[in-house]
Amino acid sequence: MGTGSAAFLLAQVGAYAARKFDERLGELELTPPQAGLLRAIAMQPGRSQQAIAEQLGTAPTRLVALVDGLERRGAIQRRRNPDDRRLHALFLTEGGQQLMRSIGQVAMAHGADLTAALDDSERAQLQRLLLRIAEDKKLAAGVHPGFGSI
Amino acid sequence: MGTGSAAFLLAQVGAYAARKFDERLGELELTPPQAGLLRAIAMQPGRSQQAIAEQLGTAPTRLVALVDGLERRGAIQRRRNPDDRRLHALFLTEGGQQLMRSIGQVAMAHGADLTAALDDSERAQLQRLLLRIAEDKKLAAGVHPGFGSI
DNA sequence: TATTGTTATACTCTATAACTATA
DNA sequence: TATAGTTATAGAGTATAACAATA
Repeated sequence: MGTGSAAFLLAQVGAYAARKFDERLGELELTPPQAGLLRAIAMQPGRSQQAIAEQLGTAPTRLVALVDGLERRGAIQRRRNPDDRRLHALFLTEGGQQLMRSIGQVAMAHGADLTAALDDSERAQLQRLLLRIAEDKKLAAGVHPGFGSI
Repeated sequence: MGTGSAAFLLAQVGAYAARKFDERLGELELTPPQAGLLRAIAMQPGRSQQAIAEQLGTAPTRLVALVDGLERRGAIQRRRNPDDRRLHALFLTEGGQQLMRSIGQVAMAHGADLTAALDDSERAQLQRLLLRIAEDKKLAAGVHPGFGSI
């Protein structure tokens, strides 16, 4: 296996990054899937639950409970499309946008802590190399692995 | 959040690496926790289930079913310590050692595929940077995140 | 009484399949 | 009949607590 191979380290450090980010999200009383959903809505508001489920690579049924929770909390809204009343378009509320800003701050602090051992040029280099892999593997830009199937 | 921040990309690419490795382990009919346990035993045979659970950062109860499965399969053995018959020392069998070699091959192919977009010097650079982070964060060397708590 | 491992129980998360309402 | 979303059911995985054997 090679204790320190790049792939092994990637899985190891990546899991650590995800876990720590999860912990920090906990301070906002959010789970990674919730944050991923908020982010997906923020990227392109007004889409149906199906469209978002497809982007996130998950089954539409899984969104229901997530949407319920975030709606109860006042972070997002379902709005029925008057032209086709089967569709629920999803939007962030004011509070939801504020929440996204908080997530952004948390992510920033997380990123700084995670790469604290690197200087600026090393951090940029790491980012470049990871981006090359992400593009090669066609990982959807901006879709955090809070959803299992990426 | 910064769509392409180093931390975000790390979680994203790391999750992809873990998932792909999981798929490849499937060819050997192994799960990530099983592979992690085999590896832990291979690193230092003869330890008790408790000692291994502690290294893996998991509850000892979780090992029971894993050890059962791998023992039924003939990959590992429980041996009672005659001096303290409460302890079950764990060892790899011949077949278990062969299985570890297969895992090594699978991991090698996995690593080559994952970093296919990089040349040798870039791969080495990535490895160096990740290792710096792993050391900074005191991630246990050689413990794959098949176990949630790393 | 303390410790190792096991068993039993419950809980979380997710996937799958039926159902409803709209079209 | 087909589609969007919901609800119901079941399954995997894991954590917690009670238990038995040994010290």
